[in-house]
Amino acid sequence: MGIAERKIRQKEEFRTSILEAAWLQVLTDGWQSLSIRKIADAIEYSIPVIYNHFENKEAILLEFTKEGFQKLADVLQFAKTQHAEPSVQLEAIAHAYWDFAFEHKEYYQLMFGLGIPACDRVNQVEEMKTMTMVMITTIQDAIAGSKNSDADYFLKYHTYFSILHGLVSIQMIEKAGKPDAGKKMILQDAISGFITSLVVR
Amino acid sequence: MGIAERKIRQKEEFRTSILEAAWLQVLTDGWQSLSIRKIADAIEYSIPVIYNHFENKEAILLEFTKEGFQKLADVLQFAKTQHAEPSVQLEAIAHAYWDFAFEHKEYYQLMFGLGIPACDRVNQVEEMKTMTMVMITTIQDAIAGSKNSDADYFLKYHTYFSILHGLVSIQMIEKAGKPDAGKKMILQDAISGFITSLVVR
DNA sequence: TACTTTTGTTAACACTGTTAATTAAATTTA
DNA sequence: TAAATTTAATTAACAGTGTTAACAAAAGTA
Repeated sequence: MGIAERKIRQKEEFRTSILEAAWLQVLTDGWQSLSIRKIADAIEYSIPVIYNHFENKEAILLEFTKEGFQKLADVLQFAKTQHAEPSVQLEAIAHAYWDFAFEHKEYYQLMFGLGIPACDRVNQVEEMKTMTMVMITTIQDAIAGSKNSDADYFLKYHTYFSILHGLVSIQMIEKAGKPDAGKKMILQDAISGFITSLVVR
Repeated sequence: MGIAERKIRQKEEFRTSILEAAWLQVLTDGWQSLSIRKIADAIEYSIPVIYNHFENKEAILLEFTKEGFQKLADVLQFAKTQHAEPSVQLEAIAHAYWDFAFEHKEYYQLMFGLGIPACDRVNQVEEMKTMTMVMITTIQDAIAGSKNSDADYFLKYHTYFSILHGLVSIQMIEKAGKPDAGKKMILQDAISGFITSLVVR
């Protein structure tokens, strides 16, 4: 009897219709305003049906996070296969990563938990400039006393700051209670690489 | 008459008592569970009084964001003054930045909008490993064909990934509608620096 | 057709930020 | 000092949120 078969097919359709409605919500209003109620409203069912398909809201977000990482992996894999030389591949992967992030902001923000309010907030924090200035002046000094005295200090500041923030936030996102013995090695590695490329021609 | 004076002093005390109660909440339960109601409960006043001192919840968060950036700026400035050579200063600043982030996680997460749920979520996403593998294998290839064949590929992967994520998320947090003409230059700069330090001895 | 299982709905609970209306207190004026 | 006025604080509500228990309706089985 194909009736059990039809049922799991219907269940599957229901599931994807929930995800589609959710995704539509996200595209128009962002993650912050996604709600179970709105999804239920969009699919024209009552609220509790959603809990027959997903344990809770977090499970829905998890689903999209998985989707995001799978898409990103595909994109990176494709970029890699377009080239033969490993160092060129690394460059291509980097650009593909960048493009993915900005072409699919919604995915990226969810995947790495970038709470969107910070964007509006941080831009009205005058105190950030104080921190920025410490970094910039030092970089200017370093450039002045180097063999690359024509280097773009603002570009280099951005690179420096990005490396720092990237290291920290990746480290925070990953398993919290890891042995932090060799943690700072990553920092040391990235920073000495940056400084070398800054100072040495 | 010093009665108006006393009043603004009391108002100031009230304000800081709100911030103190909020901070205590954050330390024990994190940003996510901070609520106006809990603050009101802690200071033993009714809810609306808080709105006499802060326009809304966001304003309270903004206050702490400012505080965080000021503290970070101070820490970096101090680290800088401990050394004379700019390149050494850059290294010291990097370490100070790192230490601040992990010694004041609450501040850092608020400042850069690191939505905490992602931590729990991302760690149960198997698909992340697919992406990780694309990066790691490429880096292994690059190392194998380089003059640094003894380089730690896992360390280098972490550096690579962190740089990418840092670049992207800083770019996302900063003013959204900026001219994206020279945006990719930052990426190019950071990545070519990394690759150079990876391939060349 | 009668029974059982699955599916869906209503209504509520316990929260959240925010605000209008109202009462209590403090200060100023007569 | 007593009355009027301004300031401060409270209660109660609105409009949301995620989640779930109790119940009704539909579908499948005997």
